[in-house]
Amino acid sequence: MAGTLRPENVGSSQRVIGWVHRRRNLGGLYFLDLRDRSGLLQLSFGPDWTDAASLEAVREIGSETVIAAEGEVALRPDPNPELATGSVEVRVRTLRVVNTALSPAIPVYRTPEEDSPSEELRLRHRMLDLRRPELQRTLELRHRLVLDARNYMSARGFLEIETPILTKPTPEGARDYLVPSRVHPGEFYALPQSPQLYKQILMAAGFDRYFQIARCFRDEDLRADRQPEFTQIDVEASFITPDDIFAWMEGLMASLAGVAGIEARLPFPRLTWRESMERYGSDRPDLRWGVEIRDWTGVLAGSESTILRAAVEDGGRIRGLLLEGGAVLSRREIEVVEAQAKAVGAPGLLWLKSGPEGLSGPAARFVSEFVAEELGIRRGDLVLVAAGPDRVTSPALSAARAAVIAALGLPREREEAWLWVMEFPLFEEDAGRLLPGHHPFVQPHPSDLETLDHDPERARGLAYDMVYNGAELGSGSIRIHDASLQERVFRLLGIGGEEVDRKFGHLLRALRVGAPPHGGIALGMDRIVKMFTDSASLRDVIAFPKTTAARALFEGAPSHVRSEDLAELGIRPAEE
RNA sequence: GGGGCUGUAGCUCAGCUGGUUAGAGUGCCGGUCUGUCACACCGGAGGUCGCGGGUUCGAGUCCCGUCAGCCCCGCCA
Repeated sequence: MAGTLRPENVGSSQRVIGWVHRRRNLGGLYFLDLRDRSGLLQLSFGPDWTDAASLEAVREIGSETVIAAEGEVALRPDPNPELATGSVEVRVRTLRVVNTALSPAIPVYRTPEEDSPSEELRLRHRMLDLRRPELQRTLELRHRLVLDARNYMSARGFLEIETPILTKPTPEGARDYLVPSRVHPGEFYALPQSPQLYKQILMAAGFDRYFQIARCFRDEDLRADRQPEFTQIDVEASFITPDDIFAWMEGLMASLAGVAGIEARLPFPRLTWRESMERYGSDRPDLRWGVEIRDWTGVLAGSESTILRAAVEDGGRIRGLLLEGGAVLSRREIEVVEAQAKAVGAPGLLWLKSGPEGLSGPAARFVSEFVAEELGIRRGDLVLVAAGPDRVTSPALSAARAAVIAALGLPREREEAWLWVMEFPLFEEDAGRLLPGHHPFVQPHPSDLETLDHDPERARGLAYDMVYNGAELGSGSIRIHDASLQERVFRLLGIGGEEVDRKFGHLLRALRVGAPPHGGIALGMDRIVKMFTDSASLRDVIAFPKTTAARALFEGAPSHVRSEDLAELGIRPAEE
């Protein structure tokens, strides 16, 4: 391999093959950087050591052409410390052009100052973009992570079992990708949103430790951290508690982090969902910074602000953030932070700076020096205040927390912040209707079983998320293994009678024939690679990703099909 | 479904309040050059200004629509 040659190879004859990365033509001498997966290697060509035909050939060679060269490894008079092979070169005797390349539509080589070509072009010419060392390294790391995950799980007795890609549509949750059946016109398969039900049925079947590197599909609108098809490390086990899952997954993450050269201190800290929302306003707080939300209802409820008083009278609370030294932010900078809170639905933030001339800002009118002291404000501090129900203030303060940390450029208190968030609410309410907080198979918390029917909104589930640096890397739960409890939960969700049978009959049949207690988790493989490589987008960790409109630009999917093909599937396009 | 940003040479970008031959860097083509490594130097070609419509004497520039890419809200059990 070209990138592996070192001074100890000097004097040996080598044959190397790869791509023309860059070429330098000095008239009589030519230098050419050869690239393969292992790295770059300089080839030199000159009349004293290169045959005439090869010298002629190198004159005309273009970048990205595939060449084979043969010659002697020699020390370079002037080494290049930026290359691993920088102290040697191959002095080429003969050169063979293996396959000429058209001038590339986007450059593979870029100078450090040069901006990337647009994402659109990078995706359209994916084979060129993937030649870049960064993406080569990322995909190699991804391979090593997946391999490590398989070895880790296998070593602990977990069996990798494949589950169907053509499955039954899921009634709730994300939109399914549907696949028409030719044999049964008018009927459809769905691509799996996850192997959730299959892995539970595998538990019922007695495969007490299962895992799978599973492809999942969800037809929802996309984001930088969301792709329509993505990969999960899917795990399920029988006769276990959440602690078993935590221990296995902490070990797995420590092992994966080790592969990526990242620290994972065990055990991961744990927060209940309630506590996480209280202290950080989010179910996936970024604990690289310690800033916490405070409850100032007691101190500020009696203030002269009608906004604050009204919020409390309506049953809300007054909560906020205290940023030491935050008064350096200008009004304009604080308004940018406030905009982030507004973007998630807050009417606004009240704020207060404690400067050399005393208190200033919109909240200064009703906060006396005395109250400021009670809040713990000192000279140079900034306070951001939100008032209202928790469902408004929590997201607002979470967004404001991230924005103000960024605005102040606060130093991280740790580089790697791992976390379990547990005891998620079993249900969430939407327009008077109960929806599953996670999915409908989560085991209710044992302490909440009795009150489940008359106070379902307060019920907690044995569900947990793994969080790393503010990103949700995985999510799981202990599942319901008792058919009658499962039916109770379906009833609370408004799924009853014949509908249960039609949608979940296969699950209930499995639970009724001796299903063991079981639970599991699914980790987002793509997100793990994204976080470990500090990539800006999931598109940078997937070989062939889709655009935000779910298009594949390289091959051009989705695409129209012939009407005969549709007719065979019993499908008629809707009239425009 | 909603909001925002972007679209000008192969690529990355500039183009002020509308004004006559739309520029730069890089890549590409040709030439000079024997130790370069972002080689250097000289010369050249290369543009439906995303697309459609409108306003105007005149549109890359203003307006409307549309397509594409990106970011966010909703959505993602």
